[in-house]
Amino acid sequence: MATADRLERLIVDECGSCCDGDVDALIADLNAVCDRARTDRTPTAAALFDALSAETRLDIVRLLVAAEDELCVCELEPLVDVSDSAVSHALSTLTDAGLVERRKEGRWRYYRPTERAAALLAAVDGEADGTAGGAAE
Amino acid sequence: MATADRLERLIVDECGSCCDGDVDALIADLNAVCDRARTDRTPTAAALFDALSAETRLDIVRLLVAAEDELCVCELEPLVDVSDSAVSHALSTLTDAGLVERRKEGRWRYYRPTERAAALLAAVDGEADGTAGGAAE
DNA sequence: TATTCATTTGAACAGTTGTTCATTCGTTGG
DNA sequence: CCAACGAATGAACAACTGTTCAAATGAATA
Repeated sequence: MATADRLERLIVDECGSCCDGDVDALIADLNAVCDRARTDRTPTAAALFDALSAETRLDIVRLLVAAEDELCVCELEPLVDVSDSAVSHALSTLTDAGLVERRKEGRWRYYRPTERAAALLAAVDGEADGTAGGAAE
Repeated sequence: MATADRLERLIVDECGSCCDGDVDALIADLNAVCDRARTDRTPTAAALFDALSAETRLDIVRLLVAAEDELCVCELEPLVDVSDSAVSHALSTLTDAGLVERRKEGRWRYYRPTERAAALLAAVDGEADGTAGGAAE
């Protein structure tokens, strides 16, 4: 396997030599790193990041966090630069991702952000606080 | 404008009536929300979320954080399920986003995560700590 | 029941993205 | 200089995504 050969040359470059078993030891180290890395959480986490990676959706989350009250589609629509259909699509995606919650009242639908959304927003803006409480599953 | 009409009906539904100026007041409130929302930070933040929205890239960041040492492409490649070219592309994207840093040494390139990457990972995993230090603009 | 309304949903389109393959770039050593 | 090597880069392709338009829901009202 080419991978092992390359790892062997890496060890030689780093340590000057490579004894029998050194490659296996490095591979064991790497597997230990992999175990600690919690890659099983990646699908869930990537879905959250993905939901926040579109500017329209991120703007909506920002607006919901900034408003200290729930907002409905018709209040959000004039604040972002897309059609109300696009706002609805965005809110649907955010709801599926667990970043906003919806309340129905008559013909109106009120949206508010979850704590997870606020925590991610704080993290990306570089704020070091921990408004996140003991959130989530 | 249809937007203002809808806002007027919203006020009527919420308060029972809508006096002259109420719509303008609501619009003013919404604009104030928009000001507080820091939407000017959205392009930067969305780029960060976007960089972490692909499973390969997120796995790589996890691995770099879990390793308490720098890793090179040849160490990462066996831990993720793509070609080393894809790993290199992913690292390039992450570097551009400011989520990993690169160190050159001979033929090898060593990568390590930035504090911002660690902070976002902690946030998405639901940890309420603040390893992020006083980072960033 | 029929109409109006706020919102949702589905289809369709252009634009974007993650991957692999092939090539190129720097570096090391003969 | 030449060959070998780790890594980066570009082209190409399939897969995906955000938007709008048009139509459908479900609730209020006449």
